[in-house]
Amino acid sequence: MATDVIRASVTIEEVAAAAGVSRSTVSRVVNGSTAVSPEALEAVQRAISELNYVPNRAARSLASHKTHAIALIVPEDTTRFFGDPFFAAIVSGINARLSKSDYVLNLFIASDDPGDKTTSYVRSGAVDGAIVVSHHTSDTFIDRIASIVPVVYGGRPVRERDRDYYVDIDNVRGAFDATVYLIENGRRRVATITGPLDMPAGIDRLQGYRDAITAWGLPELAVEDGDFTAAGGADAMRRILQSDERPDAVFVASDLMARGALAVLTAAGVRVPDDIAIMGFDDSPVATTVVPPLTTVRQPSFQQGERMATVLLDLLAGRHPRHVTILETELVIRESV
Amino acid sequence: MATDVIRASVTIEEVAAAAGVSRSTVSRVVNGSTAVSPEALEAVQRAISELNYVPNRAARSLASHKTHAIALIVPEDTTRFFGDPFFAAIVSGINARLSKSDYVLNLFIASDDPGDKTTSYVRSGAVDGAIVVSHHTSDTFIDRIASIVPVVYGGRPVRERDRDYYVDIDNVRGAFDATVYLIENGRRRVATITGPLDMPAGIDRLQGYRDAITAWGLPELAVEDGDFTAAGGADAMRRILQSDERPDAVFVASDLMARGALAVLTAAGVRVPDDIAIMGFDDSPVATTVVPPLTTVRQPSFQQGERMATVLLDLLAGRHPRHVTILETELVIRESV
DNA sequence: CTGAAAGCGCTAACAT
DNA sequence: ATGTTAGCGCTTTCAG
Repeated sequence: MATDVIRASVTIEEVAAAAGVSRSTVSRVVNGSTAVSPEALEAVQRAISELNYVPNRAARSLASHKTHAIALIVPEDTTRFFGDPFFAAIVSGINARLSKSDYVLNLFIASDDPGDKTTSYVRSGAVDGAIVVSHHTSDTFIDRIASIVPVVYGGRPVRERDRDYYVDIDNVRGAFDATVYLIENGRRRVATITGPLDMPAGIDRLQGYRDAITAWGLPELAVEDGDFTAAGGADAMRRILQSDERPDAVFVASDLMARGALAVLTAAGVRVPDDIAIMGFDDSPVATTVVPPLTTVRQPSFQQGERMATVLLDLLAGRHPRHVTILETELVIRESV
Repeated sequence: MATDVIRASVTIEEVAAAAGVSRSTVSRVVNGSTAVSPEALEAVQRAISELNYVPNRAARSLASHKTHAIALIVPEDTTRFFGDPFFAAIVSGINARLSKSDYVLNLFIASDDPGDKTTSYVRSGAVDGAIVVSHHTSDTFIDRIASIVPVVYGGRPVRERDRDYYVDIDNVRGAFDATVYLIENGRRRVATITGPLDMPAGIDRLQGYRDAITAWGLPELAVEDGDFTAAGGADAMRRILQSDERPDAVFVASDLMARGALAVLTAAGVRVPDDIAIMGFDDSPVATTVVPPLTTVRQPSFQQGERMATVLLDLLAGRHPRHVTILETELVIRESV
């Protein structure tokens, strides 16, 4: 069979023999126990490097009930996952933190998951914990996973509970500041294109917009769902252009949607920012790719990923990290407002 | 400890007891052996679903020497991986094929891999096989991995050997056709911006360009390395504009590089395609995002991913797939030529 | 500080 | 067709 490849399978037994000690001692060295004499330590280390020994993960995991693997679960389809630079930053952050540990990352892009493979995988004991990003109201399988292993959420979980761990950015505040900037810029008819309203990030950014509009006593204009995609943003902008009340500014809840909106505006001969100002959110790479470059809200996604990994690692190490971390956003002024 | 979460750890033993059979029979059912009586089958299946049994992966893997996991190894940094839509298509394709199997995917973006974690992971017996995409000359750790588990390459491997399995697209032919199209369009001073020349895809596309130039007896103009990134493409185009021999067309070996090149051209007031025609490669989503939309070479990346997964799965199942699959490209005419 | 012994949960001959 | 018996390679008490 093709799988019968020569496995470089040096066992702990052989290392023990080569070092003249017992399996237990080798195990202690491998796992960094202090209770080993300098001589034994030295002998074992030499044997390990000479034989090129790598412990078998399955055996280790079976005996210790630990896998040193964590799952990143993204309830989206692959298109959305790879199309949105936000995820790239998150994964990079997680990866950066993990690469300094001995944990590995297993990726599950799980929107189209017929047999609930993800849940089975977790229930089979294949990972020690999970990070969940892009959580929707409808993603109930996450609850099952959370009852099996520790979970850290990227963004406030859909049904927040006291014992949930999550790392979020201050979406309400970011959206509020962005809308206020539009208003202080002299705009009085401010519409918004929201993210999906079954996601906390979508809900919170809408909230921030409304807070600002209300505080200034302005009318709430078109509120359109743009689905966090460029195509959705374009559709939403088309609907806005067709409505009676044309806005003089639009707070768009993601840069990707703003790109779609911008394309529609350009095609319709509407000048940005002269006729309509556009405010984005994310400060993703697309912000500087579009014309004009987007004024937007910077969110620290890389740090968010890093922090999520740190929280989960702390949890797995038996430490007690803070349940909630909220990272600050920052307004980035470019040319679309 | 935080890891002491209640594991839904139903064991095969409990299932056997509940079904009134032995462990072996349960194992047979779980592994789809035919040698089980209808009554036993039925009893076991009921016990499994009542107890909500999921086999422990580590135990299974330890006993069977199979993990039902495969690694996707990408020797690039995360930025490049997520920035290039090519990878998104590849992963989607692999994922699509795998989701119809009981294999899971472990992702390794391994350019910045100080302790050679990827190799250790493979040597620890954590995966049954690997898919390697974006293979560079310098990536020697791949050879070590290939000596441990079956590997399928995306694209012709750096040092091709008879027994290598890979799925490639016809890069030489695609580049040839693209360059010929430029020439038949009346262009006579055709330059090229290449991909990295330590990668077969970069080498082969340059070859196709040269074949066409030679066949038509035209001069070979600037050959610039653009590194398969937008920034690299921009730099390369700047160098081309500064050279004495200004081309009237450029074959750019990837759409992402073409985007960078286009931006430089626009900034320099050079009209596309009037002054200089631009031909891309990939037909990635960016091809239709830029202005003007790119005339380019379509490569079937999703199918490439699917096919790689199929080949690896066949290999792991002890079948004998073809070693080499070459997928055809297709010219897509838009407005940049 | 170290070794012996007992599993971890499962598969895979080998009997029956 | 089914059960019994050995392990798979490692960790982890428990003695000493």
